[in-house]
Amino acid sequence: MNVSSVELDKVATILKLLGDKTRLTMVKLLETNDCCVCEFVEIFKTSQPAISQHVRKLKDVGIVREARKGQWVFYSLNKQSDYYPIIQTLLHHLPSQEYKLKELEVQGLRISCE
Amino acid sequence: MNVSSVELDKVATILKLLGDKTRLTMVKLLETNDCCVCEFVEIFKTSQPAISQHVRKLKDVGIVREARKGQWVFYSLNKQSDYYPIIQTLLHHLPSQEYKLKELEVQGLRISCE
DNA sequence: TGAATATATAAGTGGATTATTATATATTTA
DNA sequence: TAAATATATAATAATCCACTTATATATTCA
Repeated sequence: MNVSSVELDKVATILKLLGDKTRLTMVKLLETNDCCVCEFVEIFKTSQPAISQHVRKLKDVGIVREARKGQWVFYSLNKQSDYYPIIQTLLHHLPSQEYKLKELEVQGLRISCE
Repeated sequence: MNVSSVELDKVATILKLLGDKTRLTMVKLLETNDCCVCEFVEIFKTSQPAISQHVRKLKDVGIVREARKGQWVFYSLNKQSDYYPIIQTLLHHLPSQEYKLKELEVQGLRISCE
């Protein structure tokens, strides 16, 4: 009847977290690209602490993982999360937000660590 | 790349609404059964105004529809909503809540209008 | 029609959420 | 090692949200 079902309370918590335009866009971006905090700051035209607090919430519930790479901290979707399947299907219903990263590239603000 | 995609802002609004245990359970119940307010009051052990306010929010964004049947007002999932596809896939990840209705039946509190 | 039942709405309150400002920590580079 | 850069954390203020209480509206039934 259902896919791998997750406790309803926990799903409600996840949906509340994703029920924020900034965080939902972040997660959609992370679907296809790892990003660092300073990129998010540029993309969302918000303060650095605000971004830091958003990613922290996503990290606290295990939706994203962080990895320091030199001076930057990169965030990525945690594909091992119990919530990954549900998030994945959710994201399929959203339009791509990659144009936001394209804009960064044009401005030379995209961070890459290879 | 995606199913019928809906504007991200609007999805965020929907997810915020569903990011509440009570409303998420309501919608899961409505997936398989129409329900009236007094049933929800019993199920959630909450005040009638609280329930009324929850269903109103769901109605305001078009997720549910209401239909008066005599003294009762029944709510149902609006399958014509732009958000129905995304909600449907979401609900597939949730465990059935029908046992809550079963409990009502046992107590003789289930409302039926046929 | 009046009482009982079901639901909606309005106002108010407490708790949660988000952003800001200020500051701390970590890393790189000169 | 000091300055610059990137990020995190803490405290606070403003806004938002969910519940409660009180009341209004709608329907049924005696």
